[in-house]
Amino acid sequence: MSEQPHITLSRREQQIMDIVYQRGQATAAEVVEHLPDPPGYSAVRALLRVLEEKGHLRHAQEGPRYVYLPIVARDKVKHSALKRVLQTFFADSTEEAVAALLDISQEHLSNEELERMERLIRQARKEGR
Amino acid sequence: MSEQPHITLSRREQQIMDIVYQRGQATAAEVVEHLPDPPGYSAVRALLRVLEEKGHLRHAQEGPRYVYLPIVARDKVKHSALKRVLQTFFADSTEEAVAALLDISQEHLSNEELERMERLIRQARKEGR
DNA sequence: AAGTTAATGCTAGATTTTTAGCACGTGCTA
DNA sequence: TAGCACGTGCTAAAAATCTAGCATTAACTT
Repeated sequence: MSEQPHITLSRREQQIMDIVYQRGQATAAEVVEHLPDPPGYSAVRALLRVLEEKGHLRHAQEGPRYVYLPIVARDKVKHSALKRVLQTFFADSTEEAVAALLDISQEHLSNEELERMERLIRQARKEGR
Repeated sequence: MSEQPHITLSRREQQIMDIVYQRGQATAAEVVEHLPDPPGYSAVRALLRVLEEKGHLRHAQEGPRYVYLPIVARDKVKHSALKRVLQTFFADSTEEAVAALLDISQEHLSNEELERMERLIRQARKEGR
């Protein structure tokens, strides 16, 4: 039975994982920089060590410092993260979720991107039947 | 300066809020029932009380027991929840997020719902220009 | 080569979270 | 009416989180 990641992270741990996922990887200094209400440098390092112990992160030596990387790739977790939001806040209504997504990103949506999305849906409709 | 909800919830608090949002409202017993690794009944009640103090929940008397309700309605928070996932796991790519959504809900998507989504996007495209 | 800067490892303490237990009240039922 | 079932309030303690500080090592600079 190999050590698999806990699902339950503390507040800080959650915040740190978010940063790492968002950036793909991060050094201790970068984490401090992007953390809201940033605690001291040492505090962050301790948290990174814990996350590593728990099996959420690993580190690679990069020059003189460590770069932390997620154990489970972003592509593997994005589905479950989205699923959670869908369930919790959209009562499993894909339609509402899509509406909200469009609403959020309204401005920076190019015509091309919208067309591609339209195609995605049309394709899903074909497959569906 | 009125007491506004903290954004930073502890692990358990987060889990409880998820349950309440998902169900719209919940009694202590229901929360216990749906909590992963459920702690004792008293523990949950204490947490509910804390969440109430912090301004995240309120309760209404329903017969002999309390029913807890979120202070900020689901509709108000769903955007920021989605935004966070979009940023963290989809690098702000709406297209990828939509693709993932379709992927997740593939099976229970009716043709009608897909059509409505298509219309949503087409409309966004019109407005966009 | 010595000093400075910036990184890590480790440990211990403060704070917060999480939990259980006890006391009390209310309604139902035998 | 006495006893049970099921709810609440409150308090205290266990567990986990979060933080800072000190010692050490490695690279760069002068």
